[in-house]
Amino acid sequence: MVAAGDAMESRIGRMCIERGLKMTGQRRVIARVLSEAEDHPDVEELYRRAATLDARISVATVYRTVRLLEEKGILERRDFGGGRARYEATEEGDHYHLIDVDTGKVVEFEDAEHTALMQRIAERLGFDLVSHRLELFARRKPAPAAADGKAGQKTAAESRNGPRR
Amino acid sequence: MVAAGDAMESRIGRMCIERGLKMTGQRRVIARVLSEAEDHPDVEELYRRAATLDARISVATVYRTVRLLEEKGILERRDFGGGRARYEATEEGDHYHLIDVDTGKVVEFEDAEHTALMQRIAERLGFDLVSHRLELFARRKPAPAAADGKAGQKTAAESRNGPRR
DNA sequence: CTAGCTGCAAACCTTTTGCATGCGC
DNA sequence: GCGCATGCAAAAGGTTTGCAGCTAG
Repeated sequence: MVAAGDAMESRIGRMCIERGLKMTGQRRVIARVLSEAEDHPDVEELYRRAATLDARISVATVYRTVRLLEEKGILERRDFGGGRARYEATEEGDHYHLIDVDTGKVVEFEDAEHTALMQRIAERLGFDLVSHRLELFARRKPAPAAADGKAGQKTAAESRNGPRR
Repeated sequence: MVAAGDAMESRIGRMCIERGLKMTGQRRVIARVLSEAEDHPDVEELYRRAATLDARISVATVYRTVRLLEEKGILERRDFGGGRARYEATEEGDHYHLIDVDTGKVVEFEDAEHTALMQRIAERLGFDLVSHRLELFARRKPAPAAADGKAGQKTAAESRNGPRR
């Protein structure tokens, strides 16, 4: 009975409609979960959240939906190590991620200087930049007084997996 | 009866000995394959190359060895998308990778400016940088007039997991 | 001699897929 | 009504692991 068609749609739900996707109940729920997410959930987490809103959703559907939305440019897949892909809504402008190696928390940041630098580097090598990936793995700075010494290693330290698993 | 003990060892084989690893026939072969590799082979490729030199090696051993060497800091694992981990010997100084999205070929490059920038960014966010990851996905710049039509064929199927657009 | 390797195959995990049924447009 | 979407479960990769036998040191 609601007159305003998309009024009840979530932000991502509206994007789906814009691109002519058929809006099933499941998709609506998944779209809403994604719209409300402020982190970078993996498929299992999305499934958990979606199942809370509507129990008749299967993981397979989450996988299929997430893949579809990625193809449509609505979502972006991330791989922060740990074996599972994580997703976030596509946003304006480039932003990158810093992963706290102790807590697994993700901090987003922007840096125009870096973006421009990438362009220049690709250029220098004779390529046109298509996309790029940048992730920082770091540890919260300890209080100025005490200096703990543990962050000397290179990549191998946390490349295995985060604090999970 | 060669006098110089490690003389016949490959570079990585020597590193294994330095760290006190037991040198079995399999490890010697794998170490040699790794030492001679100038690319970034995945486990299956390592297995293939190793099997050529000595048929009695199993994939399980390659996985186990590669994991061990990573823990010892001799190897570094890379994930260029495509679902399989790829390895390369740890080297001096930071270097990054540019992946040709058409051929899957990997070009290495260095950039001190970038490394310093990462440090500064982490700092700005209140973190100590532990490590970082940077990959460029790019396409060879079309030559103005030359007919440089050379297409790779073996690694073409690498887009399964990569950042696509 | 013994701690640690290895091969084999089964187990694991995440993601994909075949099929029959259901539902949006 | 048609055709795409979904559920379920099985399949598919890539990687790990339990176990019994073998080997480097």
